[in-house]
Amino acid sequence: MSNTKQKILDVALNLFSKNGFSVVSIRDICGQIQIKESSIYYHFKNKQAIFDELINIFEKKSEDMMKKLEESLTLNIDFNNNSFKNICDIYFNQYLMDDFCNKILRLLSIEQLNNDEIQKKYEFWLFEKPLNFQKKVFSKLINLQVIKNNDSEYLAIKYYSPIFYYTERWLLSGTLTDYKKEKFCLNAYKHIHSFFKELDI
Amino acid sequence: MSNTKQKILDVALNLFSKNGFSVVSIRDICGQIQIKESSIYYHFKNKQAIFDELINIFEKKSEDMMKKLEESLTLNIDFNNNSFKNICDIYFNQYLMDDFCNKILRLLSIEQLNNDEIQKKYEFWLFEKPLNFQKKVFSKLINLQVIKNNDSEYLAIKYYSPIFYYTERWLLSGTLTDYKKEKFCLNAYKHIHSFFKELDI
Amino acid sequence: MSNTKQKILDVALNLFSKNGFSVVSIRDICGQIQIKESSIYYHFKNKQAIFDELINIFEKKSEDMMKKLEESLTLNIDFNNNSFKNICDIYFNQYLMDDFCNKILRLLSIEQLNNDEIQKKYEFWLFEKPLNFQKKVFSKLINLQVIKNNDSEYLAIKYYSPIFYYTERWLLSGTLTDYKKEKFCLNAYKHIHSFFKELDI
Amino acid sequence: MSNTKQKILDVALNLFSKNGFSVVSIRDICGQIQIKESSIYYHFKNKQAIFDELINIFEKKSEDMMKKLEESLTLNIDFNNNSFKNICDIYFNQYLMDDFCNKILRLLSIEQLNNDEIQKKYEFWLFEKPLNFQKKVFSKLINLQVIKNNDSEYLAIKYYSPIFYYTERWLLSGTLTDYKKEKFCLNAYKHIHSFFKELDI
DNA sequence: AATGAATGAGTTTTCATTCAT
DNA sequence: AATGAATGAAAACTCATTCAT
Repeated sequence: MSNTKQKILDVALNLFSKNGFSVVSIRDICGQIQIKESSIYYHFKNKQAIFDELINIFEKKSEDMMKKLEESLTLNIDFNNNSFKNICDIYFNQYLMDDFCNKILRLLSIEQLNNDEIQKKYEFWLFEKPLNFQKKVFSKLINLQVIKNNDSEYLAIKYYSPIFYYTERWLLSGTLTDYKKEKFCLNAYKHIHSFFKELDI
Repeated sequence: MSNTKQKILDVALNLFSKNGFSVVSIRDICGQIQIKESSIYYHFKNKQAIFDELINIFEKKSEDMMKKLEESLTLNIDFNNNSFKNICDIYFNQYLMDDFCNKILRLLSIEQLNNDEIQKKYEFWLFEKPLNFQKKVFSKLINLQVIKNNDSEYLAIKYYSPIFYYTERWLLSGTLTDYKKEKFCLNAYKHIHSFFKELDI
Repeated sequence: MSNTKQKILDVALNLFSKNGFSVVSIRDICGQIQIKESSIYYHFKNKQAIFDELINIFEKKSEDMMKKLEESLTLNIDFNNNSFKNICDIYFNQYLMDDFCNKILRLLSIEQLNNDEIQKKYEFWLFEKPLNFQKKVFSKLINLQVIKNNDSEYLAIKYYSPIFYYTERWLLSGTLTDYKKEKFCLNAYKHIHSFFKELDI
Repeated sequence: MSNTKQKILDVALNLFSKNGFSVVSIRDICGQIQIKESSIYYHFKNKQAIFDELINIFEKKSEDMMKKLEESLTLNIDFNNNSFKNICDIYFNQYLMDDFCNKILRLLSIEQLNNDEIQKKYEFWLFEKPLNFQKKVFSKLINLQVIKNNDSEYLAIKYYSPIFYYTERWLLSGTLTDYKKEKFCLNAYKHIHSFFKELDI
């Protein structure tokens, strides 16, 4: 990918994630990378194409990340606190707090409101997929008889919803700062700790 | 408030909550209520004033609702399941699922990303206030010795975060439908039920 | 019709008939009537709407003219040279050489090449309708036994095609000048004269 | 002439003759021959140069054709129906219905309206030259005493104008199809037949 | 209370062209 | 012989707003 094209994607995502797709003008994007407005059309067919490419990159990245998580699930025979920390590290650092993904998630949360296709991706990547993955994790723990409780769905929501709350509160609202990232990690890990203590594994 | 002014507010909120403030044009609003663009300026100083008035109405409504909730907290000496249901009913029906408030919450979730003032209101009404209220509830229950557990903050997050997850998933994403409202209630009340069962009150 | 709207139509037709629809810019039109480009959109939805309105006006005008001609055909019981001159006067002065219609005919001749709908109108108003009308005229003359020859179609083409040639040569090519109008009339009336001499009415 | 250059000319004429010079973009042309826009400037100085070259080729072709016609006029001492058919065949097939010339004639009919130079060529090749040639033909026939009538100009217009009408109607309007070509030939030859029958040669 | 008419600034996009490679 | 990258100028159109009526 050419230098200019990459710059366009970067700047566009930056602006889209703050203001929403329609509000950002080609002028805004070009202004930040010092090219003329007409030049952008050499690299992208139109404004929509920039958006589409960003979403494509995101989905590839997220799918890769999810594959990694699911592999780590099948590989770990003796599931312990460490495996869990590993999973969290990937999910937090390579997804929720990753610069690119974080911005896309913000963008999705704006665009989902009046775009059915985006609404589906938003629903999938923020609600369905993470909850489902946790369900799988707890199913495995139940099968391995690490946990007595056998309602994997209920465990998943109990485990994931505070993380989701902290995600929305600290990672997906306002401007993302290091302070907020710390706040998120602190709260999230505290919750995970308490959760496993209660489960008594 | 004149009929036309009310119509403008209604239609504006409808559109703002779907597309965001900047994307909606005066033309869009006027088109739906069959008045000319210039007429809108008889009722509002400018586009921003429509937005501001909507936010003001919301805050008054929300404060009233919160007062009601907090009163119900001080009045009920013998706190029981019923008091809880009452609180939920108010919070769910007169706030989260109320047509006006629901749309404002959607609007806030868009605008908070690049508007610091709105970001504060969003943070307050979606994260801080509800969590704090729950903390108070549990503090009271602890004081009344209904509950042994004494970490009101932890209880609050355990109680509120699934409701928040369901709120975001079913009430604040995509288009709000009766099906989604039911889905939300079902999940939320199931969670509340399990929560109190576990607490063993 | 407001003054400005009429001016827009006038100037637009002027330019369209010289350069073709697509070549003329909104800027060109507005420049000539001293209004800003954005103002034109108060009077017309878009550029196409200007074109469409012009065509509508033309068709109404042409239909009116044709009705007049056909009435003059049914009214005149004793058909003579004078009736013919009357018909020609209407057709030449109120149609071919009329400022508005002449420009529309030029416009049609450009646009017909890549616009099927316009091609149909062009075909109708320049080829089919006039030839058909002449056929009717000669049919009547045959019925009235003013003419012995009984092939009204052949007579029509013999009568109309030189007029068509002169129309295209003097009225619809280059810039229309008084010199060319005279040239057209001279040639056309000479042809008509010779034609009726040969027919021996 | 290089393959690519020829392709550019072909495609350009195709598009120009449908939409007019200004409407067709370099992008349109290049799109159809799968080269990049910048490549076209290796073969032509600019867009205008493509147009100019097309006109040059046309004039050379037309002059050659006319020379052929005029030769056939001087060679045939005993002028008969056959000589006439020969002339028509050349004029119809190698000119009016020839793919290249037909498209140029369409292009001229668009461009003549706002381009004086083109207007002259249009006037010359569609009105003056053919009429003049016919005048010469009839002058010869008068000299050879094949015809008694001695107004060669009037004979020329009587002979040529129906052909011109059919040319404009069937060959130069809308899209050129085999059906229209047949229609033209049918009508044109019928006219020629009747014309000579009436002349009684 | 509403509107007809206008506008400056801005929107996305297209266009012919250039130039280094 | 062709192209990647860029651009100034212009295209059609939108927008929030103004102001006289």
